[in-house]
Amino acid sequence: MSMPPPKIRIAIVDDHPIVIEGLKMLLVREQDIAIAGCFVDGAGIRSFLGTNEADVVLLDITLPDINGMELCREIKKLSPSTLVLVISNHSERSIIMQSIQNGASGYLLKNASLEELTGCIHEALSGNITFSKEVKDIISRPTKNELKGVPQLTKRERQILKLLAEGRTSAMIAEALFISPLTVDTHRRNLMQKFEVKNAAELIMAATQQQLL
Amino acid sequence: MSMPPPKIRIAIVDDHPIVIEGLKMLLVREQDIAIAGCFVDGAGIRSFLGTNEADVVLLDITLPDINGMELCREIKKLSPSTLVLVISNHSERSIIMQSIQNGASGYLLKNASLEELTGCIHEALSGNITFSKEVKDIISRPTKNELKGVPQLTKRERQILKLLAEGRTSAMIAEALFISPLTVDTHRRNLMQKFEVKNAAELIMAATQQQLL
DNA sequence: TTTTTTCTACTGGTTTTCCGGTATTTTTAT
DNA sequence: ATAAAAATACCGGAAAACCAGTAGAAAAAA
Repeated sequence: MSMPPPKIRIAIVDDHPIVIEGLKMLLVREQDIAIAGCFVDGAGIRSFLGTNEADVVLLDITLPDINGMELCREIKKLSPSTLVLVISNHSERSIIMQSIQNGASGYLLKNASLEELTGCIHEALSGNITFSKEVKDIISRPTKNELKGVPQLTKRERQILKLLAEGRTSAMIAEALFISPLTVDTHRRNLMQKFEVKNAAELIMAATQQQLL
Repeated sequence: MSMPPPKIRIAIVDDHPIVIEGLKMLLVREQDIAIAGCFVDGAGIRSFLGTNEADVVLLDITLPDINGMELCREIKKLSPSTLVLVISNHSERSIIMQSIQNGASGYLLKNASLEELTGCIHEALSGNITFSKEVKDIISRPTKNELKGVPQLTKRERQILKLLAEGRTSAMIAEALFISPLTVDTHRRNLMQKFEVKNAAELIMAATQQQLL
């Protein structure tokens, strides 16, 4: 007689009990999968991996006690053969890339379907780096925002940008900085040129989107 | 013989299948609760409420097709006796308050426990406005930024605000919306008045800080 | 010490915004 | 049905922003 195939041992780390519950319920239907443990923080999974083994860790990157990226690195150090799949709400390209750099074998958004989830688990086990469909889309099209890097501003420009965001006019800014309003005007136009925008309103919008305000 | 008590009919709206699954599994264990329907977008719950009834809607505020706040208002209009509990990841005080202003009977973060969830459902049904523990904490310590309430904008004002943020002039906005540029000017001035700002740049700044853009 | 960048400032003109009103119509709520 | 809120539109005028250049001084980098 033949042994039953060993099940894939999965650990879940997520600070939302609801999400854990959801993942668990979705996964227990799979015959080849066994839930090895569920944890709401980094401490939980770490102590677990000290005495137990897991083939795959489903990891949320927003956790109460530790940044998910770091935790991912730690897990790979503690147990190099364990694969980490990040399951997150963050759809920023940079975060996805960072996860992979920290040793994750894949990245899924929380709106992924069961098929995507199990698909990614198996893909990862066969050595590939995998993404859910939506994540693939994000990777394939770097948004314009990320293409043209953040404009390089001078000290004076940053100063003036900040004052503009406070609703000051060129005249007021000039007074505050002890320079001619005409100079302020020049800086202001240079700012608009650097951000490729048409007026102050759009300038503030662009600047805030790039976290410069 | 006595009839069994009628069950609480609950509808779930969340764009994450995993979350829906989690909530469902947590709630079916409760004897006095029945899941009436689950939806991943606003259109789903709207058409459902057209022909069905629900006592409580568990509502996520980030949905693919419509803003959860608006949806909440719509639900209360369609079916005033239906209670809405917002279940969200956003822990900003302003968003919590806005939800209540839009007719929600409570606000829970997604990391709430089952006890909190069922507790809030029953509290809401008995006419109270309820929050999960963490949300209560957030409410109890207001940050300076959030003290001055979020201005209540009309649909048109939101439209114009958005176009302003894209750098459009009043004339361009007028053309896009098929109204007179003079009308756009009026709206624009009303916007500045509501935000208590002096010009478009500061308006955009204020609006982004209040998560309205 | 050159070279480059940044900051400064100007002319002159056009466009747009901003202000303080007023007022009708349409939509929504009571 | 009526009241309130929202959307529409206008006038006239002042203030500010925006555009297209040019250009000298100061500071930073090579």
